[in-house]
Amino acid sequence: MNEHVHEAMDLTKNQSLVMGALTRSKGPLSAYTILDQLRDNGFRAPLQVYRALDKLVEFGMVHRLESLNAFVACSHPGCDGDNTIAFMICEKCGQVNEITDNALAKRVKQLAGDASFALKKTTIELRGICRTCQVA
Amino acid sequence: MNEHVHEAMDLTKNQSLVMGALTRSKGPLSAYTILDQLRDNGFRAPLQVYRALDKLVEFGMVHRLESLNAFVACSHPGCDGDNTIAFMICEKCGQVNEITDNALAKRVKQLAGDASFALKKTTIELRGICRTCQVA
DNA sequence: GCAATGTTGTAATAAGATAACGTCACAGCC
DNA sequence: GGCTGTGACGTTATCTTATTACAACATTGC
Repeated sequence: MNEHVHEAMDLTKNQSLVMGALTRSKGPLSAYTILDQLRDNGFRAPLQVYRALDKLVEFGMVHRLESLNAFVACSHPGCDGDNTIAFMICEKCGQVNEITDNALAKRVKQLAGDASFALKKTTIELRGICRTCQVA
Repeated sequence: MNEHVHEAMDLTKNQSLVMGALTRSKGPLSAYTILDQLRDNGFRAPLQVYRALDKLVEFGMVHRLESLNAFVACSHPGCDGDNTIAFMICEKCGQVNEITDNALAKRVKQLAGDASFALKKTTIELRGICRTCQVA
């Protein structure tokens, strides 16, 4: 059904519901939007969503977009190995593009290394207008 | 008194109060922390802080740290010309280091260009442990 | 059985941000 | 002067985002 590598992990009921909502949606969702979408599935409180999201992020199946306070399903099977991911976020259509660029990641690590900074997580988010929205 | 280039602009009373709070503090502050610090100066509502912050960010004198929901005074006089700034944020001591790296900025622009993405703003935030906190 | 651990549910609340309203000061113009 | 536009300011209420605290239940290992 879904070839996504991450899907192989076995998730709890709440986790798969949240994951399902995110994969169905083609863009990022806020925790509260997810909550609303899952009310029919028995979700009542934000915490149910946040708990599931925490785990999914930990598994590398979901990314958090800091500049949007929203979450998006990972679109690269192998991304969990590399925590240097960049996102291009279109401010018009809301679409998010996940990119892993080696040169970028390398430069970031270099900078951290130069400062003897023990890098744990990198957030790179590009805001702008995507190609298709520009012509329109 | 203060050589910082940005200080040359003339700010409104509220803007200078907020700017003052941020420059006094050696780390990032949340909007509500600023509010509390300025109660004695007549601040009563969050909006007073947010309005000032909006302007200060627009002027390039203050940066917003998306991954912290906090704000920090700009430490580079010339940063307003280049909106590709990176931050190294120590999760232990809370200190923030502002870095402008040409190679990094160039790569980001390259990626955006390759995708015909009209880049407006770039957020780069490195989370980890700074050198001094590692030895401690 | 029993402790340890982990998931779930629920309520309450904290923290972050904005909307909507009205007022005031000032510059530009007739 | 009188008019108008603009921008800062103040206040209240509200909205969105996230966490704390507590109790119940299931599963595993001893």
